[in-house]
Amino acid sequence: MTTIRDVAKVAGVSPATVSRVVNGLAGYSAETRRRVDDAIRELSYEPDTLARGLKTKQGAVIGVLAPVVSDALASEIMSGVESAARQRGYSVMLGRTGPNSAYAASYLRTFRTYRAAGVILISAAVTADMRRALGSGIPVMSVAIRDGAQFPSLAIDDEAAAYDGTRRLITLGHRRIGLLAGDPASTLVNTVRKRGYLRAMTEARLDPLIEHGNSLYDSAPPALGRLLARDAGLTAVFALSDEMAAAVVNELQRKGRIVPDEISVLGFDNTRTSTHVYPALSTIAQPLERMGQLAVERLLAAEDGPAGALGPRILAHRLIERGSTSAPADRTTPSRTTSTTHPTKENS
Amino acid sequence: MTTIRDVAKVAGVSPATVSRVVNGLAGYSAETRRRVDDAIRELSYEPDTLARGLKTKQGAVIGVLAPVVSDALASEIMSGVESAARQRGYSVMLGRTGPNSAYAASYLRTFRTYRAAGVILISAAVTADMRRALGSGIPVMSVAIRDGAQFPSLAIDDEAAAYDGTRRLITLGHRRIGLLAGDPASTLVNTVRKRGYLRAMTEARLDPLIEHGNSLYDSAPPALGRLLARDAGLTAVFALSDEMAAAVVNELQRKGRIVPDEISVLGFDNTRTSTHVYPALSTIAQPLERMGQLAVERLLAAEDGPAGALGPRILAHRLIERGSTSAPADRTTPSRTTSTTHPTKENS
DNA sequence: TTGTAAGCGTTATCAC
DNA sequence: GTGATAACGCTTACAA
Repeated sequence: MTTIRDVAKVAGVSPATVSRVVNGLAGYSAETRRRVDDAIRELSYEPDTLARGLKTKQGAVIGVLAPVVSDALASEIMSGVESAARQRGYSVMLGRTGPNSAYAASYLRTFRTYRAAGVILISAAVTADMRRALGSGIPVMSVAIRDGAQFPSLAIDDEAAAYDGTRRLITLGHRRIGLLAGDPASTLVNTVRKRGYLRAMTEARLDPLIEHGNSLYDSAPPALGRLLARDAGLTAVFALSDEMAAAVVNELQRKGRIVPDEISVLGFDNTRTSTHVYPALSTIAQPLERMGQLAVERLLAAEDGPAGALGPRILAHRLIERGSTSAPADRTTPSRTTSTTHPTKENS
Repeated sequence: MTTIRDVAKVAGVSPATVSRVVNGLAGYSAETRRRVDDAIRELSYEPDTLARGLKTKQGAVIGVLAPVVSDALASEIMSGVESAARQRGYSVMLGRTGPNSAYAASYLRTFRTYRAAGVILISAAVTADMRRALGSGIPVMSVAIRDGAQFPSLAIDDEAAAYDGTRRLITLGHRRIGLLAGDPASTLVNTVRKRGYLRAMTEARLDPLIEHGNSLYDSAPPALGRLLARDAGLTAVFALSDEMAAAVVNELQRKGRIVPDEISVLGFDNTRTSTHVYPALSTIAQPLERMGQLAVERLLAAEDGPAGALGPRILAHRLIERGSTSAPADRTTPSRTTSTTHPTKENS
């Protein structure tokens, strides 16, 4: 390993001067600078992050915690985190939250020992436990989750998004719209989205119909079965995750029902999964990659600025219509297959 | 931050003794041990990873580099890496390889400054450039890629796997089998798989038919179009990635062709994507999660043992038959829809 | 069984 | 402008 002393020796200066040059501080002549730069290149010197972090009490890692590492939603956010972090000279350290939050706290303690510059929690709220595990110097931020509470977060307005999705289905002419929600116990965000669905249905004087999965693919077919058992005449299913929506599309097809002609399916999140089925999913888009980038930007800004100044921040969602939704065919409302699709603005 | 000295003071011993207790070394009485443990708990002390790494010249991070962070294949391998690393007290640091290997080398240099215990390269070979960037003390290993070269790697036998997949299609009765390969320039592994396909086809005196995509979803429909343009009577398509295979299934459906009755589709990798389409993909399974775990195990073992002792290592692949493959329907060979499926052992 | 002290590679404070 | 020097928190000879 080549150290700062090696460079100093070759350049004929002191370690302190090399440090100044490396860190872009003032206090040396142009000539000195050139000699140091040359030496650095010659020895291909790279400052030791460990020693630096130890001395400055300021590490160069951003910790990221996700419930499941291989999840599409988390992956896309992490991708944004990675690019923004790298761009600013930080490295990202990855951890899995797992089932209980004790697990998360353990990771947080580890991040602290690295003197992490910040921590990003994907799809998980900041609990008191976690805050404690992290100590006081390190800013945390939740991404893709938010609730009434004032902890730092970055998310879309899930209530409004679910409302808009439901509204769109209603506007298309659907009246019997089933909701396929995630596990209410584990995913906080589902409760909020459910509220949005409920509000839209109530406003339109429509009967809500809800069944629960766990946000993952395999949980959807049985839940869809339950939905259909309760109302065989459903014309639309709103699934609160793309994975479940994809499963619904496939399961419907397996049952010989045409999507969207017989039943429309609306997803949520706009992960890669949404384009991996046929017909491709109409879905509510969250700017996942962007959220990851923004999270590190805000985290890093928080370090300099007032430490606790991070509140919740809402990003815009967007309804993307692909092939899995249309007007219901067997009604008096205009059918998409026969007419051009000008969304009819009728409410009941 | 509570340091080892704080603990020492509370426990009424020296920092050295605390260190011994923390690291499980011998040399203290049971009574001392108890007092130290109590103090540690009381202050919720956690050793500083930075200081420790600096002193011991042995960091606690495993670096992982993937071409694309949000890719399903990489995600599943990373998931295995994470669990194995965590279990052994290591943290994983994530990086994206990006287009050129200069990018990768830069990450490698960063890993070195963390005194990484090892580095895992997903879907990328170890180049001389990279070896150099990493210095000599840190073991590297490629996962899910291998070639004739003797660099350390962990992969299935891609040639044999592609051969087996092709064989299976032939055994089912297919004669006109198109191959949908990835970009030959960027993905080394594709060349090897292509060889396996070619060998099986040649042995069976069948005409090979190959078109190239780039392994991703969007590249598949046009490539499929080209395949079909060259032979409209194709009864099977072997795609060298699940994403492409999924796209083929969906595109075929869009064209009104029934999978597998009219055309069988075989995928590769057995990522989550393979179960996200209907019919679910038959595919060649790589033990992705397991590969990730094994990679860290071998890396960590390599540290202690002889440093360069890591050669290539081959893992078993497995053919998984789901719904996207069957015997061709419009031939004299037994149709799967009418008879029970005993794979007919006929060769041409 | 336990303590003292010397560094690991860096940055920051202070002199010159 | 530049160089000693003292930490940062830890481990590890070496002493006791």
